[in-house]
Amino acid sequence: MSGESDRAEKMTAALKKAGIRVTRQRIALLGVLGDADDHPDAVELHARAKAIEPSVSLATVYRTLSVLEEGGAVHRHAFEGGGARFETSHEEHHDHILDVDTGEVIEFQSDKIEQLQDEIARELGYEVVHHRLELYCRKKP
Amino acid sequence: MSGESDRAEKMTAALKKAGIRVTRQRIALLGVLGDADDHPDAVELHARAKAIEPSVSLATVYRTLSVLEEGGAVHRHAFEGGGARFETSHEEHHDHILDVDTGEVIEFQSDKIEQLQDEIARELGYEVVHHRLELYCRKKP
DNA sequence: AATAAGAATGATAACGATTCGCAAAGATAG
DNA sequence: CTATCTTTGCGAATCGTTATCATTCTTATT
Repeated sequence: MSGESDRAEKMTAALKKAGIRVTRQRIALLGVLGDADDHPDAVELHARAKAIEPSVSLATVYRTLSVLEEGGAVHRHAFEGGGARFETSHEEHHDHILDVDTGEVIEFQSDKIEQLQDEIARELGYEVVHHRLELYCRKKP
Repeated sequence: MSGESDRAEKMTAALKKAGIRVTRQRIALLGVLGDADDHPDAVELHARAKAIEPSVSLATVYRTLSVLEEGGAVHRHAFEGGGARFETSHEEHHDHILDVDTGEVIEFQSDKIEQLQDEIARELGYEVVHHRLELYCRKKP
């Protein structure tokens, strides 16, 4: 039915393999996550999941998202204003541009910036564990 | 008494000039902010200010910080985990390294990275309003 | 299929950080 | 000094998120 659910199936398989139970609610959420190409928050994910499986509670959405995050299957982003937003982790690392007017999220990737970050940290005697780079932007006229 | 309070005096003058009332509580908080060379959160600032002027409430700390932020006198940072942390805005823009073990904050500045950010945004039809760059790091052995 | 054991669930209470509402106190201009 | 209008402290309210707990489900084993 849902066009994109290869990802959902892969995630389901991964759950099973990790000894984590595959429930009706989790299947619904995984389907929703797999189909999402935006960066929805927990409430939005709850709404979408409930459309598939009405018995999904918000608490379970949060719980499952935490489980998936720990397993590396989703990433949680704490952008400015409002709550956390989520995305399924696709292969390449990337950072985000946020349209301050629309709230839209655009992904980008810059090896050069990553390199500079490592360099800066190294010079100060640190190594980067992870980083956060967000460009709050406005569309040019 | 307090070694660094040039900044506090300047801020006080700025308040007066902007038609904002200079109260006992605000003087205390400005003193604390002027002397701070770390990045304290609201609760910590409240504790420090109360040592000078016991009548400072946490609500007023938050209110005053918001006023000062609007006026550009302090910057608010929402680092990962816990609440917002504040610093008096000194001239040069900078980003932050956070020691994930100690919570310590180190400032750094990279024109090259800033330039790359602008470039990336421009190429996508955006202009950067403001950005957030945080390197969560660990001390190298 | 039936079962037992443990994990996951929904509902709701609790939480931490921050803001709000309001009556009382205080700062400033005249 | 006084009137005006801001700022204050207190506590309640808010928002996003997590914890509690009795009940329901999954799953591995018969």
